[in-house]
Amino acid sequence: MKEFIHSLLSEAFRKAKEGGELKTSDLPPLAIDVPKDPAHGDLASNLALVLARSEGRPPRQIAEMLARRLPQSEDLAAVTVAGPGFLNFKLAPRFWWRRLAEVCAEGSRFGRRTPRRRLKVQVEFVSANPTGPLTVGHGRNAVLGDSIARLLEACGHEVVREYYFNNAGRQMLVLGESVRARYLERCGLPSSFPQDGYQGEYIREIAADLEAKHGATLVGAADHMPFQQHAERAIFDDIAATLERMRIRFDVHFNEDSLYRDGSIDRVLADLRAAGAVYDKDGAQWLRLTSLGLPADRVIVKSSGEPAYRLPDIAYHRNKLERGFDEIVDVLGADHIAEHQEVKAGLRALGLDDSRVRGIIHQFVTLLRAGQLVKMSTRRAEYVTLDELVSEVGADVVRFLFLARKADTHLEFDLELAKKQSMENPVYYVQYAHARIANIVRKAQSEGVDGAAPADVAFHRLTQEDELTIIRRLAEFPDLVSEAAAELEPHRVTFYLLDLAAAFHGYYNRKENRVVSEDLELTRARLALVGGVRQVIAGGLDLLGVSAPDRM
RNA sequence: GCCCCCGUGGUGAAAUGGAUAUCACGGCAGCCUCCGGAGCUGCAGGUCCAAGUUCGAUUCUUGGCGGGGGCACCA
Repeated sequence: MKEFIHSLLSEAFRKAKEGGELKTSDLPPLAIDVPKDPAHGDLASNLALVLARSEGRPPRQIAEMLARRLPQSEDLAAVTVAGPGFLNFKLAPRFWWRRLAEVCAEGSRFGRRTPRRRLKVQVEFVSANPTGPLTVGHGRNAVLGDSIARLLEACGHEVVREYYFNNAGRQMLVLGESVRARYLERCGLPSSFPQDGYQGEYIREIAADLEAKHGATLVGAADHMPFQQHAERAIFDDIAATLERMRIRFDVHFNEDSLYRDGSIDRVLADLRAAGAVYDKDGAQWLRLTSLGLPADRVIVKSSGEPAYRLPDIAYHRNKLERGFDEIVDVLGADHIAEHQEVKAGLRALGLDDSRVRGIIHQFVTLLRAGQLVKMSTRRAEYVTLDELVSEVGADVVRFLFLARKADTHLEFDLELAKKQSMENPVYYVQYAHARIANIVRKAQSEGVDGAAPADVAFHRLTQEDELTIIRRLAEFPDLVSEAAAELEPHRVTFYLLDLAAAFHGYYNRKENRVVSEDLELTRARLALVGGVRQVIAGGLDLLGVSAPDRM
């Protein structure tokens, strides 16, 4: 849709240059937008305003000159110069009828694209430590990452969903010791629960499971390893099951400990040292972050000789770059901002291109039950888990509501609201529009009317303003998808769907708009229109990972 | 103290530097002989403060004020 206007404008620009009416040599980056106010036309461009500076002339004058130079087209109903110098384009109904024909012909492919260059993109998300069940906060991360991946796929890119499995380091030892203590308790033996151990009930369940499988044979285990390994597996299975219920699957699970085994950690450290980015102080090794633009230097190898978490993280990201991804997306909670900057700085110190790594930082989720804040902490285990949340309100509601906000705003998740089946709960609003259209189609079929093939539809019967408005909205969808993908912002899709559903519900409620009528030709045209809405709602919901039911 | 995110009608949120700031909830007033009222129509109500950049600022810069989060040889 925007391409059409862009081609008209670049043609006008070219002709104006040939006519000596412009000094500017190249067409500048310009915006083509759907104006907020429909009175401003279907699409508007700020080209004249952008050119005003380099031309040294008032923008309105430039706009009028460009308007005269625009090529003729039967698709163009009117071009006006308005406000400070906007060019407003009003497109003819025939243009919109053709767009609807495309929506119908492309079906579920509508909105999906073939990129000029197919990128290999990695989206790393969730990456929760296997020390306990996923929290509601992990849920936001999971839904964001998965929908970003879906958006990138819709734009034709090759996407790898990756989970960084943080199974090295002290926390895993604490996990193992926590389970061991519970196990010894069960066997009636003295035990010392670690001070910073994991308190959750799930630790007891894992210990019980171990006892069921091995009896008391593990009481004399030399170390925590059998307990850790069993816990790691049990917890990870639990995490995977929760994600499965959220319709999320990963292509790659990357184990942190593999970085130790294959020598990556040592190599990165040696290379950082060779680059002069590491110094020794107080028996530890420090990464010189201050000379990489960060506020403070940080320890990279502790005085105990163990790497601090930054080192494996940097090694992991070097590994990602070595795997040849064009783009690397890290979906992270707000508590990882500093770490992400450190990793990127580390990559720069290694002489690598950190601009291919993009961090999507999301703020925290707070849970409200009956207006009361629900406390969440993995170690103390007073939380509502993601799994419990999904059981309570369903995956559709969780996904939709998590994607109904920009990532960098705090999200208050109100459980009562999420369970309401009304407009306060927007997921039903959108799904209901889809179900309603499915019902119209059933109604038509029960009266013996089937939709016509797109080529046979009399689109020109759709002459009402609200019908053309709906088509305009549908036609925006492909641009919306590419913009949401480019910005890695799935919430744009959510807002678009709410908008589209509202346009449809409004249309539906005017009785002169009854889809199924005696006029067969008009009925078929309207079936094509609402069919297009249904198609785009289904496609949009799919990008969010939300189902599009035919009945509710 | 330093760093990051956010301050938009009563509430929760949108808005690549664009025009008269959008949407929902709540409030008020209405709409079902008709394809599903989980719906629709109308009204009232808003950009934290102060400078700056710009033809134009909710958006960018600086400084306040307010809320949240991070500032370990934890991950």
